[in-house]
Amino acid sequence: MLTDFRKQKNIQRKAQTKSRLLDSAAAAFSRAGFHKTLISDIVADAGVGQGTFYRYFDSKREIFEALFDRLTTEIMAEFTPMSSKLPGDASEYQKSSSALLKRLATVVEHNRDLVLLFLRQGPSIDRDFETRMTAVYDQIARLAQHYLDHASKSGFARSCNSDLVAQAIIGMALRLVDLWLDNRLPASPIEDVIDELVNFAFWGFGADSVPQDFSKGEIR
Amino acid sequence: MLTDFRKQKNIQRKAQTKSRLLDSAAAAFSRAGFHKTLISDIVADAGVGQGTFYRYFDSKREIFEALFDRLTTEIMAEFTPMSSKLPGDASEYQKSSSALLKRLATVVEHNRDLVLLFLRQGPSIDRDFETRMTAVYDQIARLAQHYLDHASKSGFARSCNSDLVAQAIIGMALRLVDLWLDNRLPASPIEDVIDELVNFAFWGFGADSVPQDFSKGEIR
Amino acid sequence: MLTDFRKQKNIQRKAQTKSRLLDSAAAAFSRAGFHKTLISDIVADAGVGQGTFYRYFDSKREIFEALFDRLTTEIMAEFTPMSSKLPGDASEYQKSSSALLKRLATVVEHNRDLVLLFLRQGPSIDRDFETRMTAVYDQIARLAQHYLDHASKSGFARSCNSDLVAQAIIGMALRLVDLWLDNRLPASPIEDVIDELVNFAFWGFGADSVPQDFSKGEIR
Amino acid sequence: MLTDFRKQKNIQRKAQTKSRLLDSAAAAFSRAGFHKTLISDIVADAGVGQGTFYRYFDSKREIFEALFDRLTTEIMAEFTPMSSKLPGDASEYQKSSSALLKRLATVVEHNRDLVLLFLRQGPSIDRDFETRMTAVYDQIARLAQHYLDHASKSGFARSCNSDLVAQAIIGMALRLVDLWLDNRLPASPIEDVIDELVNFAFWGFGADSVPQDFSKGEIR
DNA sequence: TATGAATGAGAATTCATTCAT
DNA sequence: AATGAATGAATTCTCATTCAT
Repeated sequence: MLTDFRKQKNIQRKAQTKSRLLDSAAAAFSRAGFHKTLISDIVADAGVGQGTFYRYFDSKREIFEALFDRLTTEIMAEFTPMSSKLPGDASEYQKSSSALLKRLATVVEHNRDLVLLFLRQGPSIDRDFETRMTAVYDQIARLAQHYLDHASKSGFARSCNSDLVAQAIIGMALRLVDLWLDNRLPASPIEDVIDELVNFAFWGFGADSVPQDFSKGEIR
Repeated sequence: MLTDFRKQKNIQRKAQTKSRLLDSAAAAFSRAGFHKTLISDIVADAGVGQGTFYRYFDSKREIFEALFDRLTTEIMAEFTPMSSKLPGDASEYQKSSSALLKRLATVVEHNRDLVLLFLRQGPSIDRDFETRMTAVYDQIARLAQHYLDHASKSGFARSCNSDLVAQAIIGMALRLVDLWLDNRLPASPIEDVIDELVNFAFWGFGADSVPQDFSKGEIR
Repeated sequence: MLTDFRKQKNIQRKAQTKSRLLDSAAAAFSRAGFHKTLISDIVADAGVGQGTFYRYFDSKREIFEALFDRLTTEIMAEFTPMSSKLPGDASEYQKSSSALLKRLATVVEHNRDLVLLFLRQGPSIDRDFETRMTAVYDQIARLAQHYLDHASKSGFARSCNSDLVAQAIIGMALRLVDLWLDNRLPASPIEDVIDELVNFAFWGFGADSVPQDFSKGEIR
Repeated sequence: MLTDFRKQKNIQRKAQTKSRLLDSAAAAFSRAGFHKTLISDIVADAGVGQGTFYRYFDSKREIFEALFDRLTTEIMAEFTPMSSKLPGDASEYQKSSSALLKRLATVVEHNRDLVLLFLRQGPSIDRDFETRMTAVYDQIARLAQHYLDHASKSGFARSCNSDLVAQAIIGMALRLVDLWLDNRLPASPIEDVIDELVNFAFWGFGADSVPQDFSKGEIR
């Protein structure tokens, strides 16, 4: 019979081991990619035995998914404040978009390696994982679309094919995140990049100019 | 010594075998992905022996690259007309952008499976292949940026951080191609989708409206 | 963490597995030769899985070398007593030569299969292995030469080109070992053969007769 | 119908092709060894098609044997003069031995690569080839033994176990040939080496000195 | 519960040989 | 007769997963 204290300790240690495995897996996958990462790499880095891995995860595939879940949960959490209050005018709209993106950028930056990992390796695992990623993108796209529709209905955005535009925006974001994390973006602070892109999304590049109120990125 | 006739025949036969292998590889990769595709799948589909594969390609990796080269050559060819004449005003600009995208769409549609294949599996092969894809994207991005700068200087586009915007546009395009080829786009003809996106890129979604001249997709 | 007892057990088990693999490899190589022996032959004989082999050896080549090292170590050990005391006269010289050869013969007989294996297959593996064998022969040749020079200087052997003669003696020995192990030698006990050869090396076949003191093999 | 002239030409060309293949095979085998030599190496060097090889030889193994036969024929030919007249006294004996060895050395030198090839790779081909080599060595050993016995009976050699001694002599010879062709022998002319060895075989190294008449190698 | 030795199904690759032309 | 493209059986090696301790 274990004392409660013992049990507690055990549970703690198990959680720690699991988390160490996840971290090691993240590092290994990022370094070598999913396919070239060996379970032996992960356990060596985590400092546990080969068999121990399988006490925590059923397969290599599963730990990959666990990392994905951990990341998406964190990312999706950033969208919650967004739904609470819809913006009342164009300026507010742009401000809150920018704010959301900056919050997302923080999360992304914190998870730099994982984000790149899933961006690049995710779609190659198998159909099933592809579907899971699709689901996440779609969820975000639906939020964006909802926002766009709200703006149109409220009259501070032209009416457009909002699902297309929402997806286009996601495409923009994904591409720039990729470049950013790969250090292939001009050295300007990421906040400026975000402002530039929000402007682009709002006014295109064909507009005579960006309306005065929005031209400066004093938003935050 | 072989007669010239024989030599000719041999060259033909070899070209045919090689092309059969490429086609089978494309099919197999698209079906199962790079990592799950076996050389034996490819040769079985091509109807040749296992060893024959290695007379033409050194490895699975190499035939994947050969397919990539075949595709990129075809795609990049569509950009040539673009460089010949720069548009003189905003309307011309939009028209020629749209025309280019439609031509690209045709190529992409013809190579549906391959495009999806590289979009999804390409970045997961290895660092080296990643770099090759990067190079292609960058080349396109530079063309786009060149166009944007021209428009700015000519006064029919607002000045913007053209390299960012160029990359953003590529992101949009990649995302929509992905959805399109995956049949996840609303059923409207791809031409309409392109017009919608060109409008978005030119005017954003925040504009009061799209200027009259550009509103309709009578562009070719 | 494993208990010390566990660790001990593991080390034992591993040593056992490794040694089983070595024995099976020796048997297989002797039966079929290096090139025709398959890893699968070895593991089947050892009663372990195919993968187990690769936990212990990197390649067929490596286990072959391991066997070689095991054997040469054992053989070279027989030379140690030799260096301790140099013979003082011709009779002593002949006696100690004979004694050494008889000790070597015992080792060789115990490793009958391995000796034949390396004698015949060793030089065909590759340049590198050839070099390793050369090194062993040279080491022995140098010892022999040292002995010859000592005898010359001490006046109980005629002066001769001692490196040539040393190599010639090694050649004699190798050839007779080969025949012996192949059962192609007249049935006389190996001790008699050795005495005969020592006589031949000392007195040639041209001498009128072998001096009285050496004619009988009462040497031990 | 081919004219006789045509037929003649054809036969010539075929002989030439076969001989080119043999030469190329000799070169390739010597360079890379039997097992690592590819038929494609041979035909590339010979300048004929892959299939052509099999019009002249049934297998890789067969061309190896053909080379062996070519060589042994040439070597064995040197022994013929030996049988014609047996030496009448010790001096004559030593002279004719030395002469034979020098003639053999010439043949060996001419076929340097082939000799080394068979010395090293021969025994690793398979049991069958081993047997063929054994047969050749035995044939030579029997000749040597016959000579020894003659010397004993004639009273100018001590009686000895002539088959053992004959084999020992062959061992000496093989070892020194190996070293010689591998350039690992002291730089002295091969003739001197031979004389040294003949002396050793006749008088051993234990004799007080080599009898006057034999001490100088003015033999030839 | 943790371990790490063992596993074996698979996968890539090679190359002597065949065979259609 | 000569060719060289095609072959596929044979072999090595890998590594996620299992399992005895």
